[in-house]
Amino acid sequence: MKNPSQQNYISQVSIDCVIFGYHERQLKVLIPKLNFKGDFWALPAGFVYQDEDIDRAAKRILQERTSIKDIYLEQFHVFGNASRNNKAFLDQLIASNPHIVVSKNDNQREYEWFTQRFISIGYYALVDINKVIPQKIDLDHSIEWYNVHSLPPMIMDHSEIVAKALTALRTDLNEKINAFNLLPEKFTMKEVQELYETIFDRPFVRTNFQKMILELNVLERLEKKFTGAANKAPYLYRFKVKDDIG
Amino acid sequence: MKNPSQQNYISQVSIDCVIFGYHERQLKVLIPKLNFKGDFWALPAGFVYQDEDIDRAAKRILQERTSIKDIYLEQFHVFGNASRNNKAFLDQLIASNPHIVVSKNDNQREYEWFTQRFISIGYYALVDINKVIPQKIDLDHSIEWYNVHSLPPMIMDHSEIVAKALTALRTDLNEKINAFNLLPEKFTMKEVQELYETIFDRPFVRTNFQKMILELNVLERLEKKFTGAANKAPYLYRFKVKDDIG
DNA sequence: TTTTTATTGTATAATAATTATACAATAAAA
DNA sequence: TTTTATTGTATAATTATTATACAATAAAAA
Repeated sequence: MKNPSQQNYISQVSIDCVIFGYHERQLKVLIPKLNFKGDFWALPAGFVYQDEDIDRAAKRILQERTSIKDIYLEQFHVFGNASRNNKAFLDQLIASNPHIVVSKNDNQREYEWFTQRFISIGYYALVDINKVIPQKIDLDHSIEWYNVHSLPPMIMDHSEIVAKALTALRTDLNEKINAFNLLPEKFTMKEVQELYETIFDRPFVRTNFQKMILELNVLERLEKKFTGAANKAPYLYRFKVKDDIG
Repeated sequence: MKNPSQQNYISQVSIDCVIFGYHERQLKVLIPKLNFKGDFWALPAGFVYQDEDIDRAAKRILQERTSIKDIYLEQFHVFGNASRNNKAFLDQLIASNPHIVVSKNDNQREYEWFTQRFISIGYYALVDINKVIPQKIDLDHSIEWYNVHSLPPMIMDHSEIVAKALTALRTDLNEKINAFNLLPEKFTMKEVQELYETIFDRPFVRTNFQKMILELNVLERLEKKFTGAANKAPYLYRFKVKDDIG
C-alpha cells in the first residue's frame, strides 16, 4: 500500500469518524491505538480521494475498521482551526520511537504530509457492537470499544470531536431512529429504553417512554418473548422498513 | 492583488457564504453578479489561508462584501460531492467571453485552479440590510440583495446551499436571536413578528407570539413609539446585551 | 390448584405548554 | 365626546407531557 503522500488525495482535508456502538447499557466508541511505543489513541480517520464524495470517503473509512456495509453515517461538524495539525503528536511519537528516522527519504515526505494543517470533517456512525468485528489496519496496535465516559486520552482535538458527535447524536436520535443499527433485529421495549437512557445519560419514566416511542410509529410489534422469568412476557419489536411506515 | 493560484491558500477547499438580510418583510440574500458577459451569479465565496481559522476566513470573506465587523456567522454544512467543480460554469463563461484566452500563461494556471474539485464549507450570516453597503470586489459586476424566494439562477450547487442555509437559520432562530443583527437598534414587537413570519414563511398569532418572545427573556422594553397613527402606541424594544440576561 | 412475585401494557389523572379568544387601554382623527 | 385601529394583557380552551393507578400475565412457590 502506498503512503498517503503518494496517494491521489485531496490535501489538508481529513475525515474523522466517531463510531458509536451500544452494548449492555454502555455507549461505546471504537478507537484504535497506534502500533508505536507510547500510548497514542486516535479516531479512525482517513482522507478523500480526488474522485470520491466525502460521504463515500467516510463510509470507506468506516468499512475498513468495521467491515460492515450498510452503515448509518451523519456529517456533524467541520473542525478547521489553523492550529489543527499532527506535529505535536508526531514529534512525541518519534521521540518515543527513536528507530523511526526522519531524513531525506520517504519518511521525511510522510512526516511533512502528516504535519500539515488539516481541516477535518467529522462524521458519526451508529453500529450494533455484535455485528462488528473491529479490524486493525496498517499502523493499529489494537482497536477497541471504549465507554464514552471513560475514553482514553486522544491526540489533538479528538476528545472534543467525540463530545460534539455525542451532542449531535442526542439531537438526531428520535428523528433518525429508524436508520439505527444499535439493537439486534428483534428487541423489547425495555431494551430501547435502556438504549435511550444510556445515550442521554438520564432515566426515563417507563410508561411514558413506551407511549412516546410507539407514537414515533417506527416500530412493528412481533410475538412475545418468553424468557422463563416469573412475570408477564414482553413483546418483541423490530424497526419497520421505511416503506411500511404510515 | 495576486491570483488565487498564487496565494497561500489551502487547495480545493472553499467557503461559501449565505448572507441573509432582512428588510420590510423580505428575507434577502446578498449575491454578486460576475463582471463577464452572460449572467453568472455566485455566492460570496473565498478560500482559506494556511494560517487562518476557517471561521475567521468566513468572517473575512463577509467583511469584504459588507464592510461590517461584528457579524453573526454559523457554519451549517460541508458540500463535498466529487462532482463539485467550476468547470461547466467556467467553460460557459469563457464561451461567452472570447476575449479571455486560456493558454500557457497565468490564465491557464488560474483556469486549472478554479476547475479543480472543491470541498466547500457553508456559512450563513445575518445582517441588518440598513447597516450594510454592499461592496463590489474584483470581478463583481454588481452585488445585490435578492428575495430568498426569487433568487437568480446561480452557478453550481449554490441554490442548494441557500436552501440548506435557510433550514439551518429556521432551526437556530430562537436560540440565536440575541446574536442577531436583522433589526434596527430599537424596534417594535410587530417588527419582530414580521421578521419571524418572513423567515418562517407563515403567520403567527399576535398575542401568543408576543408572549413567546417576551418569555425568551432577551428583550428590554424601552419607551413608547408615537408614530402619529390613530391608535395605541407600541413599546420599543432592543435586545439585551448578553450580560444583562437573567 | 391457588397464591405470590415481578414485570408489562394500558388507562387515566395531574400538570404544563400551547393556542384561541376576550377585552380593556390607548393615540389621534372625526 | 365618539370613533377607529391598534396594542398589551388576561384568561379560556385545547393539546402535550408527566405522574400515577391498575389489570394482565409468566412462572415459581405454597
